[in-house]
Amino acid sequence: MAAKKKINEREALRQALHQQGVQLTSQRVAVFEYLSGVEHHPTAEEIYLAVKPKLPRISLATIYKNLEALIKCEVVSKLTYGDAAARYDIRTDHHYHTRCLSCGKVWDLNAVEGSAWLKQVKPQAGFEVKDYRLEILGHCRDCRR
Amino acid sequence: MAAKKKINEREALRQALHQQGVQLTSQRVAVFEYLSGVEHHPTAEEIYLAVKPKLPRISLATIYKNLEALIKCEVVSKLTYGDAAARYDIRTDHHYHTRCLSCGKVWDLNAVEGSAWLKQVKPQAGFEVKDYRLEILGHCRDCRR
DNA sequence: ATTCTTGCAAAAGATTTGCAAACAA
DNA sequence: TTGTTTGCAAATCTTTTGCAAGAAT
Repeated sequence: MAAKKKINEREALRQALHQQGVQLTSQRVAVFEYLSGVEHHPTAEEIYLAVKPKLPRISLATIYKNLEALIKCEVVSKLTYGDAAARYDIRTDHHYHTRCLSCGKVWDLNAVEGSAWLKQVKPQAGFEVKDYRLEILGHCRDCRR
Repeated sequence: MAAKKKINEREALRQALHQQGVQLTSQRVAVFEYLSGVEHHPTAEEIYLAVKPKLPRISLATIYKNLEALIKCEVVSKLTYGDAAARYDIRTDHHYHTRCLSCGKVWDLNAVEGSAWLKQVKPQAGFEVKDYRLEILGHCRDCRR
């Protein structure tokens, strides 16, 4: 049952990648599966360390290359933060995030309703709006002890 | 009149810096004045290039050090973006920004009313909210030709 | 067989740091 | 005078790139 589901997921992944001429490799699958299984949005370094036990010869450069490949295939999205390393999210639909100011971890912010409010916020004249970014900053449960 | 105002501004700056044991130097003043006079929020590099004609021997490291000093004195705030260099803002009150996806420039987003809506957005359990970050992303007038 | 991918090391861009000389108070 | 700051160069951190060897289809 669980095994069958995994096989189906892998097939779906193969197809998404194939459309962009991207191959399915063990390194790629490992990155994808790790991202699918964590509740927060890890950095490239975290992914690297998590995947290394299974694939001891993998390099950090490969992690970065694979993340870019997965982004190209619209399977993963990249969240950027100036202070620190970028983070990677298995979701690609439009949504917002919560970020911990202590540990830097990032989570999805679910159930944001009424964001129609956002659309009525007006930028300067001549500015063409393409997207909104909303983040709640604070301290996560773990960091508060 | 304008000269008198500038002297008063400089005195106010001196006092703000003095409270933190920070001295008033020509380099510091140049960074502060450049930041006060631009409508967008420049990077350290932009400030460096803008200030260099007046102070040809200034170095980029000094710009960074001075920006940190001004931030410590709560006279400047830092806006961070993962893709690119950080940007510096002469405003230190809580407000939001517009950012151009083409050129990377950042402006203040004025008159954000109704942000009470933000306060009702609920993060995950156990998360202590400290701040909100809202950005409108798009293309600025100049980049649209 | 051909194209794509890996792993390594080196490069790149932004920012920080160590230190001796110069400056502000 | 005393502590702070400057300018330079070197170091740091994250991310990207070049390339020869290896893997996927």
